[in-house]
Amino acid sequence: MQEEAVRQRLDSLIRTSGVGYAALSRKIGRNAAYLQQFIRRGVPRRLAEADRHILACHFGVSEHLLGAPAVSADAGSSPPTLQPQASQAGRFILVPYLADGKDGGESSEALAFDPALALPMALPMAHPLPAITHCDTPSARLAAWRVRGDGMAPTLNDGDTVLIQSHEPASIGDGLYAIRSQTGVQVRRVSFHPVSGRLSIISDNAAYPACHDCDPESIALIGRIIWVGRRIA
Amino acid sequence: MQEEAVRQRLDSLIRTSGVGYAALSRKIGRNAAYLQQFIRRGVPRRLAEADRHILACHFGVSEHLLGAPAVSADAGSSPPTLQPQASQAGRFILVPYLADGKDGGESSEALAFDPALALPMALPMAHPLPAITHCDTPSARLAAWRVRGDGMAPTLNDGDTVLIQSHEPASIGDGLYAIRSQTGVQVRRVSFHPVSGRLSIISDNAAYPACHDCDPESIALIGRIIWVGRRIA
DNA sequence: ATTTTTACCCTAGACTAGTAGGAAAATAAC
DNA sequence: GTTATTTTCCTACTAGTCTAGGGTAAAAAT
Repeated sequence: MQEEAVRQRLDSLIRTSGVGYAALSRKIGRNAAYLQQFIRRGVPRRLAEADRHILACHFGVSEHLLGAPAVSADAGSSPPTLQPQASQAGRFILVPYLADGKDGGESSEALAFDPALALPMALPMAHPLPAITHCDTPSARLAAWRVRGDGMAPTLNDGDTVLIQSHEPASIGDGLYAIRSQTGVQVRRVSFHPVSGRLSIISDNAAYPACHDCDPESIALIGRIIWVGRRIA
Repeated sequence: MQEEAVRQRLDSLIRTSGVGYAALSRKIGRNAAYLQQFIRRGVPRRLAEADRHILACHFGVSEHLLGAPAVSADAGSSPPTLQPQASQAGRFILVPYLADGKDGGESSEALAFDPALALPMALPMAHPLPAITHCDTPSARLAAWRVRGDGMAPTLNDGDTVLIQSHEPASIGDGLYAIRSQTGVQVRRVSFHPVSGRLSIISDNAAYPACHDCDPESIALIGRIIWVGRRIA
């Protein structure tokens, strides 16, 4: 089954990291021979949840790679009761949050993600998002961000969570976009001038100035805002 | 430690649900005596991850209540990579959607839930919802609903997903509420008259009439709208 | 340079924890 | 009342965890 794949994967991670079995075993709070035993003898058959978590963090990989169960819980066909059930609850992906731009300011090309946060997005919503259903690597196409400030109020308020979908450069159309800026990520309404090809960057909050006639080459568009979640009370 | 609290909590959930130990043990794929053994004898000391997940979904509660490790992941100081990580994935609850009212019209007392849909809500969002973290039985406290119609536009638009939190009758304050109606669930702005104690039921869309001076006893308030998710593009 | 020490990998075995099933008692359903 | 199911308790078996010890390579000491 997959158990051996997990062991080989962990073995590979350990060998390329320069840390040894024994030190890492002690790091997860086990005896010195623990991981060698897991990898070589398959005992235990699966890593304990807490161990797996520490190891995933240590190596900076997804827990799935170390055997975390896939999120698919089709738990039977019991009739509906007053108690809510979640029998079809397993179809969703986890969208990582963009990291604060102050951290990733060095590289203007790579997006940095915050390893501490993830936004679960349900797939079987009444109207699935097309990009999700057709994307081979949804994690490379979607990111979450928490709006800061009132620049886009009332459309997007401070604290709202937005879902950003990356786009092809040729497919820019009018809409809300996440833009890389020196202070991190800004969300603005972008309009594409049909003749000049220049962009207008607009705040929905009229108290903030718009920027018209911008050179598209000088704007680092991250992606388009396709969804927003907001707390009401 | 906390292990006994988990067992007592699970015991309480089982006893109030009307399902027995044996049936639930079989549901998680264990022998009939498994959960009785866990609760009574503390063997195993912790529920297996997969078991815990099924039980949490069954009861509609957070996995934290059943012993999931707390989200404290400063485990190591590996440098951030470009690849998004899901090391904090998994800390969320599944909120069931209310069923279409046409199905549950018989009983005016019990809420019916749609077993086919669930809304994952992340716990470690930047601003966690307090009710989730403090609720003993969140399944009785949270439900999702997809808004239909433009009665509450522009606050809530057709197709928006809302999160409904149940309330104590004595704690009604002004706000958006989900209301049981003959056509299912309606979302309205409710105002509580401070002197007469009567309610006003208002549509944010001025094209729809408001209903003032309503008898609170004749209004079936499901709960308060605390969050909304909306598709933008 | 050599020798000693340290740390690691590996293995076998002992000990502990987990899992399941069966019998008896209790409860629920008819 | 009888029958079926669940709960409770006990026991055997399996899996998990750890320790002790051997061998080896690398680091430290001389």
